[in-house]
Amino acid sequence: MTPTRYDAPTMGITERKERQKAEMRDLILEAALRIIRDEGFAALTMRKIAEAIEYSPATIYLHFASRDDIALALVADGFAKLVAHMAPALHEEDLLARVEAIGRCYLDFAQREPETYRLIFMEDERFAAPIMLALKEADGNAGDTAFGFLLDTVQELIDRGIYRPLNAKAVAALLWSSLHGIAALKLSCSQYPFEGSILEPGALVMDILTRGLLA
Amino acid sequence: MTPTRYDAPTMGITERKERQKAEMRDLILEAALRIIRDEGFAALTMRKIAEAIEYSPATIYLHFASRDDIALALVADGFAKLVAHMAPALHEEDLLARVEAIGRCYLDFAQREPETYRLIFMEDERFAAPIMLALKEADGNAGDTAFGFLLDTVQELIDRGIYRPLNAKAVAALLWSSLHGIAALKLSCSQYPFEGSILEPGALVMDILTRGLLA
DNA sequence: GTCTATAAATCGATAGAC
DNA sequence: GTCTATCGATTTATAGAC
Repeated sequence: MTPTRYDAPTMGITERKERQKAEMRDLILEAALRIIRDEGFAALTMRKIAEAIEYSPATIYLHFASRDDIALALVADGFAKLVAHMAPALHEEDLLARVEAIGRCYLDFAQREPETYRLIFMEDERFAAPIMLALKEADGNAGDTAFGFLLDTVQELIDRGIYRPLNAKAVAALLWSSLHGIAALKLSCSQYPFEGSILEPGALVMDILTRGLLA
Repeated sequence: MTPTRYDAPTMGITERKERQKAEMRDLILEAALRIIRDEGFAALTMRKIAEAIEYSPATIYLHFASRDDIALALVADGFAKLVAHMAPALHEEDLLARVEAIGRCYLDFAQREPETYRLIFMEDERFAAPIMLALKEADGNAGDTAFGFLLDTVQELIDRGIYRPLNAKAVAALLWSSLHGIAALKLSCSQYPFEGSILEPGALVMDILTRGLLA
């Protein structure tokens, strides 16, 4: 309760502690993502994370309440990464080029961050569902989420008579699922007959679909 | 070693034993599939299977060497089910109608046997990969597997000038991945914006793709 | 903050009685 | 053929020392 001359330095200590806490959080999440990539989601255990970051398992519980809590954080961070990865497509003025860019950015994310993509769209939806729902409900103009952005673009293409007069939501879902099919098969089916980058089959499917969608 | 008068009845006993063994095998696999459907593949344990069939865990090991062995059998049986489910499409004479029927049968299987579809195309490929590989290598005329049948049909459509002159394998893969995208999102993403049967978005995507593929 | 130690639960698989 | 009993390993999560 007695006033001290060290008020200012104390503020600096608080900030340093917060910074260190955030660093530890990132350290844990990065290690978790590495384990998922190498051994799959089922192999993600607190002990393995602890070993990877060279701390005891108990320490992790100072930053995350449970294993599920870590998975939830990975999904939330992953979603932010996906939205950030779509940024280049946002600035594309030409509508047809924008749809093409959306597809390319989406598949590029899937193959650059396969663990994250798996976690969001292919794994136990127990973690992804609440986060997708929260993002959707927070999205007033329906354009901040990745799907909302695609939907708006498709709607405009239809309104301008460039696409045939189909249901915009159905068309957006169709584009999404076609891209997801490529990403998902590449990530979990060794018999998928494309060897290299999925951008190649991605461009093909976008081309064929566009031909079928044009008025 | 001494001959007996009961040779014939003994044969009947052997057959009954084989029949009972096969019944027990089916009982175990059906219970396993039910558990996977209700709780996911990770929740499949020997103890849960034992409880479901009302036998002790030890009994299961008389029919299967391990948990992995059960998963492998489920995938093998599941593949046979898928191929059998595609039969109606096989008899379709018109090539375009056949492609459409292949897509419809494929998605119908995915939504009628979601656990099996998951296990084959969406889960740990450790079990599916060896079986898909064995089927592929045993397939001399490349038409017995589901994908081989689709590939042959696409090749014929291109040869006859109905489809544009594209690479048949790429087109077959494109059709497959587009259908898989619908099935996979429906099975593991609660935000996929189609409520009812996936045959509806399936028909739409096949229609758009066909328009884009026609010469 | 970070650790050691451990509780409590659950798993696959097996040995041996009957 | 089926069971009981159990081994041994692995897990999450926590309590308490420092």
